Amino acid sequence: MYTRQHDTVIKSDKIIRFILWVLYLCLKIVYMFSKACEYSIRAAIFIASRSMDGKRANLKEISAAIDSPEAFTAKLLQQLVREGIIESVKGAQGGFEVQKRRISKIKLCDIVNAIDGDDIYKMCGLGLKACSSKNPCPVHYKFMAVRSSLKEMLNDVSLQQLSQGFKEGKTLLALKDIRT
Amino acid sequence: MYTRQHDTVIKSDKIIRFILWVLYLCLKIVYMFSKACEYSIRAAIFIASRSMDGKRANLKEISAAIDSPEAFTAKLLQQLVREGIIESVKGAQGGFEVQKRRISKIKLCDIVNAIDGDDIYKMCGLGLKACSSKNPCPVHYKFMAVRSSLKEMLNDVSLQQLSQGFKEGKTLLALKDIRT
DNA sequence: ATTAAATCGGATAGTTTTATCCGATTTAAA
DNA sequence: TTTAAATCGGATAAAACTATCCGATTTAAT
Repeated sequence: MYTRQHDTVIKSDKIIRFILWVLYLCLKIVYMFSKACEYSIRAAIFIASRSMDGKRANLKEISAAIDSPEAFTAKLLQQLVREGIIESVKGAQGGFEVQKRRISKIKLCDIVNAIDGDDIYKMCGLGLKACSSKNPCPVHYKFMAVRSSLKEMLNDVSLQQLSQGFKEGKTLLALKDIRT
Repeated sequence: MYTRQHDTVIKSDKIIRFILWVLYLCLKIVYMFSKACEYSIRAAIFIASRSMDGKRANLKEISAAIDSPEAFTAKLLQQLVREGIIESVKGAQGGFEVQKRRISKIKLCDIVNAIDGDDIYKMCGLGLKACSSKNPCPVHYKFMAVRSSLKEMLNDVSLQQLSQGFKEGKTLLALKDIRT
């Protein structure tokens, strides 16, 4: 019944929240994602991890798990649905899910693009065209290095990789005090 | 007199604006600086380049050169003054300047920290402490690479390096059409 | 001394981002 | 069929960021 399902969620909640938090900090370092984008990434990871167990996640579970405002998260999930990243099922026992076979195909950059748009990539091409070949600015190559590793990372990292972090959760949980 | 000084500014204005724009695009790629931070970086570069010629830059010149709103820029400059990045001289013939000997010592990260704060660095240490040694998350090393190259870049690049871009300005100017 | 050119700082307005509310619709289960 | 659990979407509120205004103060030059 619902209660049992609910208990399961609560049990893994702490682990999930901590891992998501660590991930969130890691992300924070390399790129100032918007709040919207942060929530979206965390939500997608949570949904994917549920989907890997063949379960749907509903709005309340999601925003509780990733510690985000419910109504705002709802909007973001709607957008992810519209962009085809996740799917929604209306009505009782409904919720959000990701098709299992797609979990490994969805990359971080897909989520970022869906929510924050792809301005970064557009500007990227333009900017480099101007300052790369003929007239590199003094720091051109350093910027190049940073940018390419960021792009590579966003393109490489899949939802599956991120969701898989849950499996090693227990060991990480020991460090939770740092958070507070 | 003032007119001659003004003419000089106008002459180098186009070059400066273009270089600043290219730089701005490069920066945009790796880190979403706030507008405040972008203006600050560009302003600092402009002021430094003037100081290298032993001249002060006043608010009007600065915001004209870097294409930023005057009043808003004034606030940012005040903050840079408070943080000790640049100095201000009140009254007629006053303006902003950077001590020559300091130009090479001021790094990009100093400006970023002064305006956007140093949350990135704080979180950095914390985040890595939690997810590096014992329990690396699946993407830990990729994040590490991105983060360290970004940090290195911000720490290495000095105002002097950026201001020096002006010397090669003429060749870069030819590409200006891309901007519009 | 007076005047004009500057920065300084407080108050305020505009815009975007973040967040909430609520009624409409859909759906599974009793 | 009715009810409760969900998502959906439009409207709106709150907060943060961006931008402007204006009077006060400082200073160089006349």
